[in-house]
Amino acid sequence: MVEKAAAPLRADAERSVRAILEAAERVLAVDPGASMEQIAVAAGVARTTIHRRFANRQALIEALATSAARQLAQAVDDGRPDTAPPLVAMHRITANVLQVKGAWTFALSQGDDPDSEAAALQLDIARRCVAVLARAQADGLIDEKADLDWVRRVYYALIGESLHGGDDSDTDPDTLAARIIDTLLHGAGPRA
Amino acid sequence: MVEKAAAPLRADAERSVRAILEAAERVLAVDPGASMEQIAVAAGVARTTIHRRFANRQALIEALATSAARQLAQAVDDGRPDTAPPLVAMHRITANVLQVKGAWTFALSQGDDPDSEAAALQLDIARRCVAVLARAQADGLIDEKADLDWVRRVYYALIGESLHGGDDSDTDPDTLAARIIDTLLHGAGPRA
DNA sequence: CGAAGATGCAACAGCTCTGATGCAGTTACC
DNA sequence: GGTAACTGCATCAGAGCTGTTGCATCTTCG
Repeated sequence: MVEKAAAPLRADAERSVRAILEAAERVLAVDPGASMEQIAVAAGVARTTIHRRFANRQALIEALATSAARQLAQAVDDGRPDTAPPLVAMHRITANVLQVKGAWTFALSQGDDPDSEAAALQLDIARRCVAVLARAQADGLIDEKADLDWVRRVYYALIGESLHGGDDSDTDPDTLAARIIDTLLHGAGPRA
Repeated sequence: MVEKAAAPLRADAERSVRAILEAAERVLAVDPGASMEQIAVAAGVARTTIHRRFANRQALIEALATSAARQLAQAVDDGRPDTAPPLVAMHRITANVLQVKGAWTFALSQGDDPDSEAAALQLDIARRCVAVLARAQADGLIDEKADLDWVRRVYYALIGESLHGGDDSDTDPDTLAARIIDTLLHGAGPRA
């Protein structure tokens, strides 16, 4: 209801919505059970304002997930997954995704409702991800016998792990992306 | 207070505690914000009984995390990480850990309080994990230049991903463990 | 068997969160 | 500049969860 944008929001209202979504991400990432009040304070907004824009807590979270998924899809697109050479695409996409996922940890950790827009986006992203991997496979970068869906899952896991970032002094997306792809393709074993 | 076992619990009481912990895992895995009442029902116990054994919700969760961490440590020990050949140890440990982590998803996903017993156990487990990797490295299974802490994190991530189990028709721990170790050591790239 | 321990049940007070409403003041937009 | 939208604030009722207590009953264990 809220997202359908049947009636275009006024400029200040749109600003509020953005502030609320960003605050929700910040607050819920720390405490997933945080109250609407806490989110409101973090957003510099009255609690009632949140309720005016989002009927439920769930509606808010759904909007949050959708917003983040859209940005994630954009991050993938920006890497030119269909045209750039596979290795280049993978590197760029990884670096982009790392930034988005880092900024929307909570939003992207929500198990999306199967028939939500967020879920559809995630599915499409996975599809394009596998497509890139298939191109890499065609180029001989990935073993021809490899199960691409498993490779994709490993790829996701490596990204997730990189974000937890232990005592990584190195948080440069490009550096992290390089390590992810290197690990994905070669593992930890000895180099030839 | 509850865990110190200063006063050994009566047999029926201990049974209750186990039932509560197992129910808590089951219920909280589905809904981390579930109420004590829901847990009590799932445990076949009155809510007041839970409060008699665990002062807080937090105390319950802490006990849950500690219990699971102990089982995890046991799973590692059972793989003879210090004596068995590295590859054998890794495989056995992985298979064992998969089972424990699968059964205690929620408990082991809690970010443990830094000075809790659970945290100490997790730290010890990580230490022993790196030790096994170091032995594998000495055997030439892992590149000599590899950052073992990163390798350990990748290993953890692969285990976690394997548990999410997409449409894996194959849920046999040994099969999954084999894939994990293969991926960890060789990645997805073409084989020699 | 008997005492100590454990449990279920019912009831209670206290707290927090939710969602809604009315109103007065401000802000954006035509 | 005026209207419509937006917001903050105060307030409200309702709901749910928590943690505790008292008491009667059942179970364990010596």
